[in-house]
Amino acid sequence: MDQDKNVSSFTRLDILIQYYLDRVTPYVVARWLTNLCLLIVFVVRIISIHGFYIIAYCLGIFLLNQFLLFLTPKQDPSFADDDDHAPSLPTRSNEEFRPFMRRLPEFKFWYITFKAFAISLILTFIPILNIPVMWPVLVIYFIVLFVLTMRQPKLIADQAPAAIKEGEMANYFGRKIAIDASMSIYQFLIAVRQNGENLTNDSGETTSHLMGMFYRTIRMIENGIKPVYVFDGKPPQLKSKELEKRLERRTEAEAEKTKAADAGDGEAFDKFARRTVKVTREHNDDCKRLLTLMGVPYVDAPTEAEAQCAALVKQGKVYGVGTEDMDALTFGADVLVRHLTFSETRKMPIREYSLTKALQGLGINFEEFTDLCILLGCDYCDSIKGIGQKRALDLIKQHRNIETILKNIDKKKYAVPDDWAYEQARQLFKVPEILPADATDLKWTEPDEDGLVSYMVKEKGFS
DNA sequence: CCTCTATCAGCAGACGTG
DNA sequence: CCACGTCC
DNA sequence: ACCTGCTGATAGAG
Repeated sequence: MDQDKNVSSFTRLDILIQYYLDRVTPYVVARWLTNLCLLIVFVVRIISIHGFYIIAYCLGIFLLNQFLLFLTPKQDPSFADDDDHAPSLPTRSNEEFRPFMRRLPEFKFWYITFKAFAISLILTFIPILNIPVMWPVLVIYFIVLFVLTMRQPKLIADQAPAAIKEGEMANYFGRKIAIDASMSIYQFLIAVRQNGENLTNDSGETTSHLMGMFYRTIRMIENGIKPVYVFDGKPPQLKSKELEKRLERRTEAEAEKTKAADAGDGEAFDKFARRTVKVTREHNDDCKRLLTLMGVPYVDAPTEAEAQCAALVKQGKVYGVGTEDMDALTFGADVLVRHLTFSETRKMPIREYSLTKALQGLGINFEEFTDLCILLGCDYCDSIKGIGQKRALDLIKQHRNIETILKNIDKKKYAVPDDWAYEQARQLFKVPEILPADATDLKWTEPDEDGLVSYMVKEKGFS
Protein backbone atom coordinates (compact mmCIF):
# COMPACT_ATOMS: atom_id res chain seq x y z
CA MET A 1 0.00 0.00 0.00
CA ASP A 2 2.56 2.55 0.89
CA GLN A 3 4.93 0.89 -1.45
CA ASP A 4 3.78 3.75 -3.61
CA LYS A 5 5.18 6.24 -1.20
CA ASN A 6 8.48 4.49 -1.19
CA VAL A 7 8.65 4.38 -4.92
CA SER A 8 8.22 8.09 -5.22
CA SER A 9 11.28 8.80 -3.11
CA PHE A 10 13.70 6.21 -4.28
CA THR A 11 17.22 6.77 -3.16
CA ARG A 12 20.11 4.43 -2.59
CA LEU A 13 19.54 4.58 1.10
CA ASP A 14 15.94 3.62 0.77
CA ILE A 15 16.85 0.65 -1.33
CA LEU A 16 19.43 -0.43 1.18
CA ILE A 17 17.02 -0.10 4.07
CA GLN A 18 14.35 -1.96 2.18
CA TYR A 19 16.81 -4.72 1.50
CA TYR A 20 17.51 -5.24 5.16
CA LEU A 21 13.88 -4.92 6.10
CA ASP A 22 13.02 -7.67 3.70
CA ARG A 23 15.66 -9.86 5.19
CA VAL A 24 14.53 -9.46 8.78
CA THR A 25 10.84 -9.85 8.03
CA PRO A 26 10.65 -13.58 8.78
CA TYR A 27 12.31 -13.36 12.18
CA VAL A 28 9.35 -12.19 14.21
CA VAL A 29 10.58 -13.19 17.64
CA ALA A 30 14.07 -11.84 17.10
CA ARG A 31 12.70 -8.56 15.84
CA TRP A 32 10.55 -8.04 18.90
CA LEU A 33 13.34 -9.10 21.23
CA THR A 34 15.44 -6.39 19.67
CA ASN A 35 12.75 -3.88 20.40
CA LEU A 36 12.49 -5.14 23.94
CA CYS A 37 16.20 -4.63 24.42
CA LEU A 38 15.96 -1.11 23.08
CA LEU A 39 13.11 -0.42 25.45
CA ILE A 40 15.06 -1.72 28.41
CA VAL A 41 18.06 0.36 27.49
CA PHE A 42 15.84 3.38 27.15
CA VAL A 43 14.13 2.85 30.51
CA VAL A 44 17.41 2.21 32.28
CA ARG A 45 18.83 5.36 30.81
CA ILE A 46 15.84 7.48 31.80
CA ILE A 47 15.90 6.18 35.33
CA SER A 48 19.62 6.48 35.75
CA ILE A 49 19.81 10.10 34.66
CA HIS A 50 16.46 11.24 36.12
CA GLY A 51 15.57 13.33 33.12
CA PHE A 52 14.00 13.41 29.72
CA TYR A 53 10.67 12.44 31.19
CA ILE A 54 8.83 14.23 28.46
CA ILE A 55 10.42 12.05 25.85
CA ALA A 56 9.40 8.98 27.78
CA TYR A 57 5.88 10.32 27.83
CA CYS A 58 5.73 11.00 24.16
CA LEU A 59 7.11 7.58 23.46
CA GLY A 60 4.50 5.99 25.70
CA ILE A 61 1.64 7.81 24.03
CA PHE A 62 2.94 7.00 20.63
CA LEU A 63 3.24 3.34 21.44
CA LEU A 64 -0.26 3.25 22.84
CA ASN A 65 -1.60 4.84 19.72
CA GLN A 66 0.17 2.44 17.44
CA PHE A 67 -0.88 -0.51 19.53
CA LEU A 68 -4.52 0.44 19.17
CA LEU A 69 -4.12 0.75 15.44
CA PHE A 70 -2.57 -2.66 15.47
CA LEU A 71 -5.59 -4.06 17.29
CA THR A 72 -8.07 -2.36 15.05
CA PRO A 73 -9.25 -4.25 12.06
CA LYS A 74 -9.01 -2.53 8.76
CA GLN A 75 -12.18 -0.68 7.92
CA ASP A 76 -13.85 -2.03 4.86
CA PRO A 77 -15.76 0.72 3.13
CA SER A 78 -18.39 -1.72 1.91
CA PHE A 79 -19.36 -2.41 5.48
CA ALA A 80 -21.14 0.75 6.26
CA ASP A 81 -22.30 -0.68 9.59
CA ASP A 82 -25.25 -2.80 9.17
CA ASP A 83 -27.29 -3.21 12.25
CA ASP A 84 -29.89 -0.99 13.69
CA HIS A 85 -33.28 -2.33 14.42
CA ALA A 86 -32.55 -5.94 14.91
CA PRO A 87 -29.56 -7.69 16.32
CA SER A 88 -26.60 -5.51 16.78
CA LEU A 89 -24.08 -7.47 14.90
CA PRO A 90 -20.43 -6.77 14.97
CA THR A 91 -19.49 -5.67 11.54
CA ARG A 92 -16.42 -7.40 10.45
CA SER A 93 -15.08 -9.01 7.41
CA ASN A 94 -14.86 -12.71 7.00
CA GLU A 95 -12.62 -15.58 7.76
CA GLU A 96 -11.92 -17.44 4.59
CA PHE A 97 -11.82 -14.71 2.07
CA ARG A 98 -9.87 -12.18 4.00
CA PRO A 99 -8.23 -13.27 7.19
CA PHE A 100 -8.60 -10.28 9.56
CA MET A 101 -6.75 -7.41 8.10
CA ARG A 102 -5.25 -5.15 10.64
CA ARG A 103 -5.19 -1.49 10.11
CA LEU A 104 -1.55 -1.67 11.04
CA PRO A 105 0.14 -4.91 10.00
CA GLU A 106 2.48 -6.64 12.37
CA PHE A 107 5.62 -5.85 10.47
CA LYS A 108 4.82 -2.20 10.12
CA PHE A 109 3.96 -2.11 13.78
CA TRP A 110 7.32 -3.56 14.65
CA TYR A 111 9.20 -1.26 12.32
CA ILE A 112 7.50 1.85 13.57
CA THR A 113 8.09 0.97 17.20
CA PHE A 114 11.67 0.13 16.40
CA LYS A 115 12.18 3.55 14.93
CA ALA A 116 10.39 5.13 17.87
CA PHE A 117 12.66 3.44 20.39
CA ALA A 118 15.76 4.32 18.45
CA ILE A 119 14.81 7.94 18.00
CA SER A 120 13.79 8.32 21.64
CA LEU A 121 17.06 6.86 22.74
CA ILE A 122 18.99 9.24 20.55
CA LEU A 123 16.98 12.17 21.79
CA THR A 124 18.05 11.45 25.35
CA PHE A 125 21.54 12.47 24.30
CA ILE A 126 20.47 15.94 23.32
CA PRO A 127 20.66 17.99 26.52
CA ILE A 128 18.39 20.77 25.29
CA LEU A 129 15.48 18.34 25.19
CA ASN A 130 15.80 17.62 28.85
CA ILE A 131 13.03 20.05 29.64
CA PRO A 132 11.92 20.18 33.22
CA VAL A 133 8.18 19.66 33.25
CA MET A 134 5.63 19.79 35.96
CA TRP A 135 3.93 16.50 36.62
CA PRO A 136 0.36 17.78 36.33
CA VAL A 137 1.07 19.07 32.87
CA LEU A 138 2.24 15.68 31.81
CA VAL A 139 -0.79 14.02 33.33
CA ILE A 140 -3.20 16.33 31.52
CA TYR A 141 -1.31 15.82 28.33
CA PHE A 142 -1.58 12.12 28.80
CA ILE A 143 -5.32 12.21 29.40
CA VAL A 144 -6.00 14.35 26.36
CA LEU A 145 -4.02 12.12 24.10
CA PHE A 146 -5.50 9.03 25.62
CA VAL A 147 -9.03 10.21 24.97
CA LEU A 148 -8.18 11.19 21.42
CA THR A 149 -6.62 7.86 20.80
CA MET A 150 -9.42 5.82 22.25
CA ARG A 151 -11.97 7.59 20.17
CA GLN A 152 -10.31 6.98 16.90
CA PRO A 153 -10.86 3.28 16.43
CA LYS A 154 -14.61 3.17 16.29
CA LEU A 155 -15.17 0.78 19.09
CA ILE A 156 -12.58 -1.59 20.22
CA ALA A 157 -15.24 -4.03 21.23
CA ASP A 158 -16.15 -4.14 17.59
CA GLN A 159 -13.54 -6.68 16.91
CA ALA A 160 -15.65 -9.71 16.61
CA PRO A 161 -14.33 -12.85 15.13
CA ALA A 162 -15.84 -12.79 11.68
CA ALA A 163 -19.54 -13.10 12.15
CA ILE A 164 -20.20 -12.19 8.56
CA LYS A 165 -18.99 -13.97 5.55
CA GLU A 166 -19.36 -12.76 2.01
CA GLY A 167 -19.63 -14.93 -0.98
CA GLU A 168 -21.22 -15.68 -4.28
CA MET A 169 -24.10 -17.78 -5.27
CA ALA A 170 -21.80 -20.50 -6.50
CA ASN A 171 -20.65 -21.12 -2.94
CA TYR A 172 -24.07 -22.42 -2.10
CA PHE A 173 -24.11 -25.18 -4.67
CA GLY A 174 -25.92 -28.17 -3.27
CA ARG A 175 -27.05 -26.32 -0.17
CA LYS A 176 -30.58 -26.44 1.14
CA ILE A 177 -31.98 -23.08 2.10
CA ALA A 178 -35.24 -22.23 3.88
CA ILE A 179 -37.08 -19.17 2.64
CA ASP A 180 -40.01 -17.24 4.03
CA ALA A 181 -42.55 -17.52 1.23
CA SER A 182 -44.99 -14.85 2.38
CA MET A 183 -42.23 -12.34 2.50
CA SER A 184 -41.16 -13.07 -1.06
CA ILE A 185 -44.72 -12.99 -2.34
CA TYR A 186 -45.22 -9.68 -0.66
CA GLN A 187 -42.19 -8.26 -2.37
CA PHE A 188 -43.30 -9.49 -5.74
CA LEU A 189 -46.77 -8.06 -5.35
CA ILE A 190 -45.32 -4.69 -4.57
CA ALA A 191 -42.51 -4.59 -7.05
CA VAL A 192 -43.96 -6.24 -10.10
CA ARG A 193 -46.42 -3.77 -11.46
CA GLN A 194 -47.20 -1.89 -14.56
CA ASN A 195 -49.18 1.34 -14.67
CA GLY A 196 -49.94 1.03 -11.01
CA GLU A 197 -51.50 -2.39 -11.37
CA ASN A 198 -50.18 -5.87 -10.89
CA LEU A 199 -49.71 -8.13 -13.84
CA THR A 200 -52.82 -10.15 -14.54
CA ASN A 201 -54.01 -12.79 -16.92
CA ASP A 202 -57.04 -12.41 -19.19
CA SER A 203 -59.52 -13.21 -16.46
CA GLY A 204 -58.06 -10.59 -14.20
CA GLU A 205 -56.21 -12.82 -11.74
CA THR A 206 -52.99 -11.41 -10.38
CA THR A 207 -49.87 -13.17 -11.61
CA SER A 208 -47.07 -10.99 -10.31
CA HIS A 209 -46.27 -13.35 -7.51
CA LEU A 210 -46.09 -16.36 -9.82
CA MET A 211 -43.84 -14.48 -12.14
CA GLY A 212 -41.43 -13.50 -9.44
CA MET A 213 -41.41 -16.80 -7.66
CA PHE A 214 -40.98 -18.71 -10.89
CA TYR A 215 -37.92 -16.86 -12.05
CA ARG A 216 -36.34 -16.55 -8.67
CA THR A 217 -36.72 -20.21 -7.93
CA ILE A 218 -35.38 -21.19 -11.32
CA ARG A 219 -32.36 -19.07 -10.77
CA MET A 220 -31.63 -20.74 -7.48
CA ILE A 221 -32.06 -24.21 -8.88
CA GLU A 222 -29.79 -23.35 -11.76
CA ASN A 223 -27.15 -22.49 -9.21
CA GLY A 224 -27.57 -25.77 -7.42
CA ILE A 225 -29.42 -24.31 -4.46
CA LYS A 226 -32.26 -26.36 -3.07
CA PRO A 227 -34.85 -23.99 -1.71
CA VAL A 228 -37.68 -24.90 0.60
CA TYR A 229 -40.39 -22.30 1.03
CA VAL A 230 -42.08 -21.80 4.37
CA PHE A 231 -45.54 -20.27 4.54
CA ASP A 232 -46.89 -18.27 7.44
CA GLY A 233 -49.50 -19.77 9.70
CA LYS A 234 -51.69 -17.73 11.97
CA PRO A 235 -49.83 -15.14 13.96
CA PRO A 236 -49.43 -15.50 17.71
CA GLN A 237 -51.71 -13.67 20.07
CA LEU A 238 -49.08 -11.25 21.21
CA LYS A 239 -48.72 -9.91 17.74
CA SER A 240 -52.33 -8.80 17.45
CA LYS A 241 -51.65 -5.33 18.75
CA GLU A 242 -49.03 -4.76 16.16
CA LEU A 243 -51.26 -6.16 13.47
CA GLU A 244 -54.07 -3.82 14.36
CA LYS A 245 -51.76 -0.93 13.78
CA ARG A 246 -50.81 -2.23 10.39
CA LEU A 247 -54.40 -2.76 9.41
CA GLU A 248 -55.13 0.79 10.37
CA ARG A 249 -52.32 2.06 8.26
CA ARG A 250 -53.57 0.05 5.35
CA THR A 251 -57.12 1.29 5.49
CA GLU A 252 -55.73 4.76 5.68
CA ALA A 253 -53.74 4.15 2.55
CA GLU A 254 -56.83 2.72 0.93
CA ALA A 255 -58.68 5.95 1.48
CA GLU A 256 -55.82 7.95 0.09
CA LYS A 257 -55.72 5.71 -2.90
CA THR A 258 -59.32 6.28 -3.90
CA LYS A 259 -58.84 9.96 -3.31
CA ALA A 260 -55.90 9.96 -5.66
CA ALA A 261 -57.84 7.98 -8.22
CA ASP A 262 -60.63 10.54 -8.20
CA ALA A 263 -58.17 13.35 -8.55
CA GLY A 264 -56.52 11.53 -11.44
CA ASP A 265 -53.16 11.64 -9.74
CA GLY A 266 -51.44 8.60 -11.15
CA GLU A 267 -48.31 8.88 -9.08
CA ALA A 268 -50.07 9.18 -5.80
CA PHE A 269 -52.33 6.36 -6.76
CA ASP A 270 -49.36 4.17 -7.42
CA LYS A 271 -47.78 5.11 -4.14
CA PHE A 272 -50.76 4.30 -2.03
CA ALA A 273 -51.63 1.23 -4.01
CA ARG A 274 -48.34 -0.27 -2.92
CA ARG A 275 -49.23 0.27 0.68
CA THR A 276 -52.50 -1.55 0.41
CA VAL A 277 -50.88 -4.71 -0.82
CA LYS A 278 -51.83 -7.75 1.14
CA VAL A 279 -50.89 -11.35 0.63
CA THR A 280 -54.06 -13.39 0.34
CA ARG A 281 -54.91 -17.01 0.64
CA GLU A 282 -55.14 -17.26 -3.14
CA HIS A 283 -51.63 -15.94 -3.62
CA ASN A 284 -50.32 -18.54 -1.25
CA ASP A 285 -52.23 -21.33 -2.89
CA ASP A 286 -51.09 -20.29 -6.36
CA CYS A 287 -47.51 -20.39 -5.24
CA LYS A 288 -47.87 -23.74 -3.54
CA ARG A 289 -49.27 -25.16 -6.71
CA LEU A 290 -46.43 -23.70 -8.71
CA LEU A 291 -43.83 -25.05 -6.31
CA THR A 292 -45.31 -28.51 -6.40
CA LEU A 293 -45.13 -28.51 -10.16
CA MET A 294 -41.56 -27.35 -10.04
CA GLY A 295 -40.62 -30.13 -7.69
CA VAL A 296 -39.74 -27.75 -4.86
CA PRO A 297 -40.95 -28.60 -1.36
CA TYR A 298 -42.76 -26.22 0.95
CA VAL A 299 -43.75 -26.23 4.59
CA ASP A 300 -46.79 -24.78 6.29
CA ALA A 301 -45.62 -23.22 9.52
CA PRO A 302 -47.98 -23.43 12.49
CA THR A 303 -47.32 -19.76 13.25
CA GLU A 304 -44.41 -17.63 12.16
CA ALA A 305 -42.55 -18.63 9.05
CA GLU A 306 -39.28 -17.26 10.38
CA ALA A 307 -39.53 -19.45 13.43
CA GLN A 308 -40.14 -22.51 11.31
CA CYS A 309 -37.22 -21.63 9.06
CA ALA A 310 -34.98 -21.40 12.07
CA ALA A 311 -36.29 -24.71 13.32
CA LEU A 312 -35.38 -26.36 10.03
CA VAL A 313 -31.85 -25.13 10.47
CA LYS A 314 -31.67 -26.37 14.02
CA GLN A 315 -33.03 -29.74 13.00
CA GLY A 316 -30.29 -29.96 10.46
CA LYS A 317 -32.71 -30.21 7.58
CA VAL A 318 -31.40 -27.16 5.78
CA TYR A 319 -28.15 -25.30 5.77
CA GLY A 320 -29.49 -21.87 6.56
CA VAL A 321 -32.27 -19.32 6.24
CA GLY A 322 -32.38 -17.07 3.25
CA THR A 323 -33.98 -13.84 4.38
CA GLU A 324 -33.39 -10.16 4.93
CA ASP A 325 -34.96 -10.36 8.33
CA MET A 326 -32.63 -10.54 11.27
CA ASP A 327 -35.30 -12.07 13.46
CA ALA A 328 -34.23 -15.43 12.11
CA LEU A 329 -31.18 -15.21 14.34
CA THR A 330 -33.35 -14.49 17.34
CA PHE A 331 -35.25 -17.66 16.64
CA GLY A 332 -32.00 -19.51 16.87
CA ALA A 333 -31.07 -20.16 13.27
CA ASP A 334 -27.34 -20.42 13.27
CA VAL A 335 -26.85 -19.47 9.65
CA LEU A 336 -28.59 -16.60 7.95
CA VAL A 337 -28.00 -15.72 4.34
CA ARG A 338 -28.83 -12.29 3.02
CA HIS A 339 -29.04 -11.00 -0.51
CA LEU A 340 -29.27 -14.53 -1.73
CA THR A 341 -31.61 -13.69 -4.55
CA PHE A 342 -30.36 -10.65 -6.29
CA SER A 343 -26.67 -10.99 -5.93
CA GLU A 344 -26.15 -11.79 -9.53
CA THR A 345 -28.19 -9.00 -11.06
CA ARG A 346 -27.08 -6.25 -8.78
CA LYS A 347 -23.63 -6.90 -7.63
CA MET A 348 -24.59 -7.15 -4.03
CA PRO A 349 -22.46 -9.77 -2.33
CA ILE A 350 -24.19 -12.52 -0.45
CA ARG A 351 -23.64 -12.13 3.23
CA GLU A 352 -23.76 -15.01 5.58
CA TYR A 353 -24.26 -14.33 9.25
CA SER A 354 -23.36 -16.83 11.88
CA LEU A 355 -25.20 -16.69 15.15
CA THR A 356 -22.56 -18.43 17.21
CA LYS A 357 -19.85 -16.16 15.93
CA ALA A 358 -21.96 -13.10 16.47
CA LEU A 359 -22.56 -14.18 20.04
CA GLN A 360 -18.87 -14.70 20.55
CA GLY A 361 -18.23 -11.29 19.12
CA LEU A 362 -20.77 -9.58 21.29
CA GLY A 363 -19.66 -11.55 24.31
CA ILE A 364 -23.11 -12.75 25.27
CA ASN A 365 -24.97 -16.04 25.19
CA PHE A 366 -28.14 -16.89 23.36
CA GLU A 367 -30.53 -16.07 26.20
CA GLU A 368 -28.92 -12.69 26.59
CA PHE A 369 -29.12 -12.20 22.87
CA THR A 370 -32.85 -12.88 22.95
CA ASP A 371 -33.30 -10.33 25.71
CA LEU A 372 -31.24 -7.90 23.71
CA CYS A 373 -33.51 -8.29 20.71
CA ILE A 374 -36.58 -7.74 22.85
CA LEU A 375 -35.05 -4.57 24.22
CA LEU A 376 -34.33 -3.41 20.72
CA GLY A 377 -37.92 -3.91 19.77
CA CYS A 378 -39.73 -6.86 18.32
CA ASP A 379 -43.22 -7.40 17.02
CA TYR A 380 -44.46 -9.02 20.18
CA CYS A 381 -44.17 -6.29 22.71
CA ASP A 382 -43.17 -2.69 23.24
CA SER A 383 -39.71 -1.60 24.11
CA ILE A 384 -38.42 0.92 26.57
CA LYS A 385 -38.27 4.46 25.30
CA GLY A 386 -34.81 5.89 25.33
CA ILE A 387 -32.97 2.64 25.03
CA GLY A 388 -31.55 1.94 21.64
CA GLN A 389 -28.81 -0.17 20.23
CA LYS A 390 -25.95 1.11 22.33
CA ARG A 391 -27.57 1.29 25.70
CA ALA A 392 -29.36 -2.00 25.22
CA LEU A 393 -26.13 -3.82 24.55
CA ASP A 394 -24.39 -2.13 27.45
CA LEU A 395 -27.24 -2.98 29.79
CA ILE A 396 -27.31 -6.60 28.71
CA LYS A 397 -23.60 -6.93 29.13
CA GLN A 398 -23.81 -5.42 32.55
CA HIS A 399 -26.89 -7.11 33.93
CA ARG A 400 -27.24 -10.19 31.72
CA ASN A 401 -31.05 -10.24 31.62
CA ILE A 402 -34.10 -8.02 31.52
CA GLU A 403 -35.17 -8.71 35.11
CA THR A 404 -31.93 -7.44 36.53
CA ILE A 405 -31.95 -4.50 34.20
CA LEU A 406 -35.41 -3.54 35.37
CA LYS A 407 -34.25 -3.65 38.96
CA ASN A 408 -31.31 -1.42 38.26
CA ILE A 409 -32.30 1.26 35.83
CA ASP A 410 -33.75 4.60 36.71
CA LYS A 411 -37.46 4.12 36.06
CA LYS A 412 -38.08 7.83 35.92
CA LYS A 413 -35.67 8.31 33.13
CA TYR A 414 -36.71 5.30 31.14
CA ALA A 415 -40.42 4.57 31.27
CA VAL A 416 -41.06 0.87 31.26
CA PRO A 417 -44.32 0.05 29.45
CA ASP A 418 -47.28 -1.07 31.55
CA ASP A 419 -47.87 -4.80 31.62
CA TRP A 420 -44.75 -5.30 29.65
CA ALA A 421 -45.03 -8.74 28.14
CA TYR A 422 -41.35 -9.32 27.67
CA GLU A 423 -41.49 -12.68 29.38
CA GLN A 424 -44.04 -14.03 26.95
CA ALA A 425 -42.14 -12.59 24.04
CA ARG A 426 -39.06 -14.34 25.31
CA GLN A 427 -40.97 -17.59 25.48
CA LEU A 428 -42.07 -17.17 21.88
CA PHE A 429 -38.48 -16.83 20.79
CA LYS A 430 -37.25 -19.62 22.98
CA VAL A 431 -39.92 -22.22 22.30
CA PRO A 432 -41.74 -21.07 19.19
CA GLU A 433 -44.53 -23.18 17.85
CA ILE A 434 -42.97 -25.26 15.16
CA LEU A 435 -43.34 -28.54 13.42
CA PRO A 436 -41.32 -31.42 14.80
CA ALA A 437 -38.55 -32.74 12.64
CA ASP A 438 -40.44 -35.77 11.45
CA ALA A 439 -43.43 -33.73 10.33
CA THR A 440 -41.58 -32.14 7.47
CA ASP A 441 -40.43 -34.21 4.58
CA LEU A 442 -38.33 -32.25 2.17
CA LYS A 443 -37.95 -33.79 -1.23
CA TRP A 444 -36.69 -32.12 -4.35
CA THR A 445 -37.90 -33.76 -7.50
CA GLU A 446 -37.77 -33.21 -11.22
CA PRO A 447 -40.19 -30.55 -12.38
CA ASP A 448 -43.40 -31.68 -14.00
CA GLU A 449 -42.89 -29.83 -17.26
CA ASP A 450 -46.18 -30.70 -18.84
CA GLY A 451 -48.02 -29.75 -15.70
CA LEU A 452 -46.09 -26.52 -15.48
CA VAL A 453 -46.87 -25.59 -19.03
CA SER A 454 -50.52 -26.32 -18.72
CA TYR A 455 -50.80 -24.47 -15.42
CA MET A 456 -48.86 -21.41 -16.39
CA VAL A 457 -49.97 -21.07 -19.95
CA LYS A 458 -53.52 -22.31 -19.93
CA GLU A 459 -54.63 -21.15 -16.51
CA LYS A 460 -52.53 -18.11 -15.93
CA GLY A 461 -51.93 -16.89 -19.44
CA PHE A 462 -48.12 -17.01 -19.49
CA SER A 463 -46.41 -17.53 -22.77
C1' DC B 1 -20.73 19.88 21.23
C1' DC B 2 -21.35 15.20 20.62
C1' DT B 3 -23.79 10.96 21.02
C1' DC B 4 -27.62 8.31 21.12
C1' DT B 5 -32.47 7.69 20.11
C1' DA B 6 -36.90 8.16 17.84
C1' DT B 7 -39.45 9.02 13.86
C1' DC B 8 -40.68 9.34 9.24
C1' DA B 9 -40.40 8.79 4.29
C1' DG B 10 -39.22 5.89 0.58
C1' DC B 11 -38.56 1.56 -1.33
C1' DA B 12 -39.02 -3.34 -2.30
C1' DG B 13 -38.41 -8.35 -9.28
C1' DA B 14 -36.24 -10.33 -13.24
C1' DC B 15 -35.33 -10.24 -17.95
C1' DG B 16 -33.60 -8.63 -22.49
C1' DT B 17 -32.25 -4.79 -25.37
C1' DG B 18 -29.96 -0.68 -27.11
C1' DC C 1 -22.24 -1.00 -17.44
C1' DC C 2 -26.30 1.93 -17.64
C1' DA C 3 -31.28 3.09 -18.50
C1' DC C 4 -35.42 1.46 -20.05
C1' DG C 5 -39.35 -1.19 -21.39
C1' DT C 6 -41.74 -5.54 -20.89
C1' DC C 7 -43.45 -9.55 -18.50
C1' DC C 8 -49.41 -10.87 -17.74
C1' DA D 1 -59.78 -13.53 9.97
C1' DC D 2 -55.43 -12.17 8.91
C1' DC D 3 -49.76 -11.73 6.71
C1' DT D 4 -42.91 -7.28 6.14
C1' DG D 5 -39.05 -5.21 6.43
C1' DC D 6 -34.74 -2.04 5.73
C1' DT D 7 -32.28 2.36 4.81
C1' DG D 8 -31.29 7.04 5.35
C1' DA D 9 -32.22 11.56 6.86
C1' DT D 10 -33.50 14.42 10.43
C1' DA D 11 -34.85 16.32 14.67
C1' DG D 12 -34.59 16.21 19.51
C1' DA D 13 -33.02 14.78 24.14
C1' DG D 14 -29.44 14.23 27.47
